[in-house]
Amino acid sequence: MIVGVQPLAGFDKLLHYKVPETLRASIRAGSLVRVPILNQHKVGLVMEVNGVVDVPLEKLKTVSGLLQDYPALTPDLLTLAKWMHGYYAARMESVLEAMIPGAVRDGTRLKQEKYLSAAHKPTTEELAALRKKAPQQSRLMEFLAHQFQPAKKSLLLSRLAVTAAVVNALVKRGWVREEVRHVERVAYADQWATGEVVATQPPKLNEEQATIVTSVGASLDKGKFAVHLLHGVTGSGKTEVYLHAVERVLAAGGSAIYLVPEVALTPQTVARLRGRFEAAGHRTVVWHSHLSEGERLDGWTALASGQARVVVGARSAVFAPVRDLRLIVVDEEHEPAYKQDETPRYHGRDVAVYRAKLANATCLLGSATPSLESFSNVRNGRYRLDVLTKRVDDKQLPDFQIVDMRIEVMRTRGLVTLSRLLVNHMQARFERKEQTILFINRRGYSSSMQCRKCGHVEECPHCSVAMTYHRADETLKCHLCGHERGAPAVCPSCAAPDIRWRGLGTQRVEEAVRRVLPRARLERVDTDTMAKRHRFREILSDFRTGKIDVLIGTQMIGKGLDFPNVTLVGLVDADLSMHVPDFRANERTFQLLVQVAGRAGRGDRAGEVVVQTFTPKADAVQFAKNADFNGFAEAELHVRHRFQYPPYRHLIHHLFRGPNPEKIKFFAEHWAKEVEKALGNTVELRGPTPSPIEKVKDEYRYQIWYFCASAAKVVPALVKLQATVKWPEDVFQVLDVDPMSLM
DNA sequence: AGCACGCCGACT
DNA sequence: GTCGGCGTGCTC
Repeated sequence: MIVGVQPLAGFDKLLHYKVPETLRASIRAGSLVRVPILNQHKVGLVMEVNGVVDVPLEKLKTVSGLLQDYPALTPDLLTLAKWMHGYYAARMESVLEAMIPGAVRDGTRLKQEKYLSAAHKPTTEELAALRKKAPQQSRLMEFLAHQFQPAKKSLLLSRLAVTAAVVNALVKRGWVREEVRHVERVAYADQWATGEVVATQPPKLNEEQATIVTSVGASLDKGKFAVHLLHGVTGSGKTEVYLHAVERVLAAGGSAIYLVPEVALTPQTVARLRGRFEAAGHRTVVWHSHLSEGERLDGWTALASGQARVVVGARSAVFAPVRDLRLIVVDEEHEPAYKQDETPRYHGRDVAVYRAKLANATCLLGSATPSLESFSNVRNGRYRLDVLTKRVDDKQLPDFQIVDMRIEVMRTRGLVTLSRLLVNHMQARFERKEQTILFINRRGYSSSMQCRKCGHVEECPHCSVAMTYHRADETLKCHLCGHERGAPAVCPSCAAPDIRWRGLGTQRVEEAVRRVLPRARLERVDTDTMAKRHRFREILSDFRTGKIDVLIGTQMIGKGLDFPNVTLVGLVDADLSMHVPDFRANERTFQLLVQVAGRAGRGDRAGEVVVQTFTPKADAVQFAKNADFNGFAEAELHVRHRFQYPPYRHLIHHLFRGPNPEKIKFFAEHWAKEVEKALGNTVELRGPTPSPIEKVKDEYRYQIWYFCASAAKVVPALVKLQATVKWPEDVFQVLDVDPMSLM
């Protein structure tokens, strides 16, 4: 018996070993083993049994031990690991480390980092001598001499482009000190373990909920892979649907994974879920990043052994070693928190979908504001859409009203910040002692150019993305393909003069509000305010308690905030956010607006949302036409479509070992071919366009960009191939890719 | 990640 | 000739 083992030893290569007689019965694919490598022993994972061996058989050594007598990875997880390795271009070793908790890997590789510092301050003569004899060492020495703190070895090596041999020589000489630091995760006290478990009585489902429970139940019973997207307005009782699905799976003897974004994993949520499952006699494992090693091991073994069949947890809970997986719930599926921002840079939601496919399970994605890629998959027929339109508390959805700002401009013959309608509404609220939120979108830095008379926006002829105005040299640039030209003096569409403006500051809005509501108490929430953290909290608390009448803010006022007395939400400048050449930014804007708007209104009366725009027919406000949240979905698809990121592989980031332009080129060419296949039409690869080296925190980065543009005008396709090279450290960026498109 | 190996320029 | 510096390639 011969096994292929992926050692957890710092390199990505499958090594083959013979298996001793004593271990033959218990070793399987997915088992953790101890293997000899050169003169040391390392832990490794058995990737295959009796596979093809490419070295002479007499070279094989023997497996020296087995860590557990059951495999650490179930077959579906093993396949998932291989998929992630290729899909996220992450090293196999790092994928395995993400999937198997350190405690299970026997604590062998307590994460350790090496640091270097100067142990000797060389004189100028010594340095000069060194520079002549050993230039590499002198560079390193000079760098270290200027550091106040020990520098991380791995980072230093690649930044200065020197090898470990250089360091060793200096250490031997006694000029450099090398120290090892163990990175220990802080184990928080588990506030959830002690928290009281409340057994909640399942509320009665309304008709909509019941229909969806049946629909999801049908998928579960079939035992085939299916994805349901549950699109439910705020407060429509999505959780109850999840709970029913999980309970059904548990009752049938299967296992379920319930994913929640880390921030949403509060003691209350956990207590509620636990209460429900444990009342029915099911042990529930809670999984999040603040668990101690011991707690992690306990939870993991409970799941692996089948003692527990439900896990509620954050992102990494997708890797729970459950047996007989039948359901994965992904709550708030649009949340960016599902992305892991260190290697392996995976997306929890996408991995959930793929794992469900491998396990022939049902995946239930839910959100009030689903992501574009999920909508797109509904449209493609790959996901099934279930909609909850009614709130369980019967609170009414807000009314949307669109204001055409071009008319406002003509009416007042001048600068307008707030429309008459919005002002009237605000004044009425003030008299009734109700509150208003004014939402300003300033996402991004870039300003597009828009005619305030006719609403015309200058777009890139290749990319149909608004061009960015650069004041310094009076030019318009496309941030996608780099197309550049002089900024026009008059509107190219209606010849109106002076179109060179865009963007509203919070201050200007504040002034405008003061003019129309001189006695109102107002506050601004923007990045300036955010700088002082307690100030931000203070403002929110004042707003909640009614000490503030009007809150003017940018992005951050949306999230999870509940203001019971807000009955009006104004989107001051709907256009701006729509012309930022990044669909992800547009998506966020919509989501924020819906979140804020969804909370507008009181029990007795629907709230109102006023959207001010210069382009009332634009996608930006399409959703409001239907005056409900279903229109929102349509609007999102419009945006998607408009930007034409073809197979939804909008950003392809890759990681390279060191700044290696050749490799980047190779990948760019590879992806260009993929895009060509997906589009069925010829694609031209342009580039490279290296960016200047920029300093980010204490690291230097540069990017090399390639663009694919389709030659045929029919599909104005454009894919941005961006290779981000955190120079010189290795970086793989998140692949913002839709997993379904690769199945 | 470590570690051996081998190439290359420098120098008693 | 030898020695140290430094990059490369291998680990079953």
